[in-house]
Amino acid sequence: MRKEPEILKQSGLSITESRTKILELFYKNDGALAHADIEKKTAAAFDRVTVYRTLQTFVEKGIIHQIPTTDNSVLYALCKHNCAQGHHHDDHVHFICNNCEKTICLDDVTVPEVKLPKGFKKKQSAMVVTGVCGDCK
Amino acid sequence: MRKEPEILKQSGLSITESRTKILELFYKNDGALAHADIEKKTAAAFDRVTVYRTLQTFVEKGIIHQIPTTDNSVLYALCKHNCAQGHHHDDHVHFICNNCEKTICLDDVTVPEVKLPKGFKKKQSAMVVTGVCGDCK
DNA sequence: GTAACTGCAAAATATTTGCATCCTT
DNA sequence: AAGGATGCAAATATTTTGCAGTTAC
Repeated sequence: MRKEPEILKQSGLSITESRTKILELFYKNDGALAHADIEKKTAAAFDRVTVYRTLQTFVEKGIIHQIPTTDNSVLYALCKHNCAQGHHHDDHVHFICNNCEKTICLDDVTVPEVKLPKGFKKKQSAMVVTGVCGDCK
Repeated sequence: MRKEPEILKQSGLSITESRTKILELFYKNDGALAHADIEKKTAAAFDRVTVYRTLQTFVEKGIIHQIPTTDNSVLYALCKHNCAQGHHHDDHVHFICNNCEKTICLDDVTVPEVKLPKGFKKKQSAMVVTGVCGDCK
């Protein structure tokens, strides 16, 4: 069985064309994708609403995760480290290249721990680094 | 002279009511503010467009900075460490409380350095921690 | 066959732009 | 007085919701 349907099945989702194709996009793409990217890359083959709902479902099932950004957009990327539903290991650093505009998951770079002030309790942490990536330097 | 007009003057901006009031809001508020918060807290005294333009201007002048979030919203907070235009020292960790929903600048917690893969060059980095804050624990 | 998924329409929300008027300096 | 800032109108973009028809299992 191909990779994409297999993942959908494991997550308890029905295997549909839109889900398979969108998931495939994430595998083919090395960086993160925004909603608008997906519309472009699928040539609007699916309804805009379907794309919204698919992304939302994928996040809920832990197939992809959201990446924080400072402009008001949301970027999505694959969860590489076997994220199970409710057990995200989305603990790697994200890199946004100012040159090629790609957002890359640095899967091998773990978000370092920080010492929080008294009384604060950490649940999750995320880190975004901007600069120039390996391809653009 | 009051604090707010003084800051506007230093940044080379004309001192207007909307700018003074919005800046005052940031000083009175301990957490970060979203565009919608500002509209609410000013009781829509200013045009929505003015708020957009004011926030944009403040970011450009280094008076406030944007905080990365995973939902598609932008949060703004004061730059505490004398950010000059183009010389941001927005290097502190941001904390989002899952209980009171406030976003707090941990001015004393610096974003730690991370070792990037070969060829990557860092320009800026941001870190967001979620959990429970000191007031809610 | 049934539950889940999709597409369409439409509503709600958010953001941007142009321009005339007003305010700060 | 002049340039910048604001408000209004309107265009544009983004996201959400309801529902009927379709598809996966």
